[in-house]
Amino acid sequence: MFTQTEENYLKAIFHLSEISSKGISTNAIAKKLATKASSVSDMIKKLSEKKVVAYKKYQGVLLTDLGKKTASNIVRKHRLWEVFLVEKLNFSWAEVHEVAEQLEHIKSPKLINELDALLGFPKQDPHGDPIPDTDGKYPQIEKRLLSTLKADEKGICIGVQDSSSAFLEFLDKQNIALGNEIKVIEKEPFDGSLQIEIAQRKFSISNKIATNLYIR
Amino acid sequence: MFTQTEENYLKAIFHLSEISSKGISTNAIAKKLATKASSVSDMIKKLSEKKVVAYKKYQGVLLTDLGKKTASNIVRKHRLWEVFLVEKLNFSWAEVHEVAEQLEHIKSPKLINELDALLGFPKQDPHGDPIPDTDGKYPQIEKRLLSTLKADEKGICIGVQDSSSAFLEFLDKQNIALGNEIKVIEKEPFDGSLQIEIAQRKFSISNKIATNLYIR
DNA sequence: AATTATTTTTAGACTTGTCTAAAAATAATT
DNA sequence: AATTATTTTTAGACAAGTCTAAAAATAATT
Repeated sequence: MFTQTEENYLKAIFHLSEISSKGISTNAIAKKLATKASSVSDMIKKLSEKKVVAYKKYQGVLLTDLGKKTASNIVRKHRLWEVFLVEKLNFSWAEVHEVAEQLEHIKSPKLINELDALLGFPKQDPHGDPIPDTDGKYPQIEKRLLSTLKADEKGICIGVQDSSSAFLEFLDKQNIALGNEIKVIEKEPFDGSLQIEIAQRKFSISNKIATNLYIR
Repeated sequence: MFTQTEENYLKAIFHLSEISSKGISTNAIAKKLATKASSVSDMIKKLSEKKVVAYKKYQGVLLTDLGKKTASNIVRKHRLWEVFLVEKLNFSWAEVHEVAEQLEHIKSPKLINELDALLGFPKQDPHGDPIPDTDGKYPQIEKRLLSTLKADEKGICIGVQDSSSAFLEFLDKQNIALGNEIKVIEKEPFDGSLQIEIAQRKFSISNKIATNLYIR
């Protein structure tokens, strides 16, 4: 079994691995977890003894198969709880993360399986990120950025690239939510901004917004 | 804010206070939490500094108003989660406790208020124990033991006196569940055992069982 | 009331996870 | 290739919570 702290390290390494796929540096982990490199060094040793990371001094770490399985299970729990909070408890996009960070550490296989069933076995969380299955497999959904649409094309909003609460709160304020059908009316070549229509509402969004919204 | 450990101590003192109402002894707390008296002494000092218990050396502890409020809030969370697990996630009586012990420490007022609403503002947990409201008030339900019924009287099963998993599993096995209407057919004066009827099923239970089942 | 038994507290040590500061290794630069 | 800069690791210290063993206080017994 793993402590909450160990689980947080595993999750951080897991997410960093999705980007780089090379050995994850001590500094990168420290930055992600808002801690110091020395603390990371200490913890890496522990995780290495527990066979969840492969580690050679000064070479960064990689998750072992066991580590990947453990980490993706935490991610699975995190994302299922996020769905629960949004679907059943009226949480907004911006509010879910902090609470899911706590809930993901609850230990009970039955709990998470029953939750999965209660939610109808969802494949994505409220930000559009895929929910790993029990074996840690990702059913990766093909998604594109809103900015890749041409005039008169439309798509369903399924997630965000940038999941900072600043951005999520902006979306809430603009009444842009998961599942909305978004139609591009016009593209402005000058600044890349878009005229869009959501539920009969027509308005304009900047290129920055359009390159951070995923649609399908 | 309180750590999980501090919360567990508060809850233990809270429950012990329901019985004795005198100063709670170090030893009693140690026994309840399966730890050593010396550890309890240390923690009591911390809790005393945080103004949640009133403490004089060698005199045992009592919860302050702040302590009572904090503790009953933990109990509220524990019992609401128990209802959730049974009602929404198909947990049995015997399975809920361990998971609720973890869930009760999640910090999020919105979470618990929304959960309360999702469950329809229940007043009792699956064992028949009352759920404190936000102010820590107990709406105490009048309940009697099954053993106090006379022949031909009936009641609705609302909880248990003994909530050990041995007893709860026994009830599961006998198909005795919360909400069941129980009718007493006959009382055996010799050993206090009861002939009862639940949902057209007639069978006999010992006096020991009858003195551990609450009905209304 | 004096002695014995029990409970409670203190003192010192250990573990987990963190930190600062300094040393060692690697990477970058001239 | 030598020097400088950066990253990583080690060493030692600290806080939270626990423990054992011993001391102090309270309770029980004769």
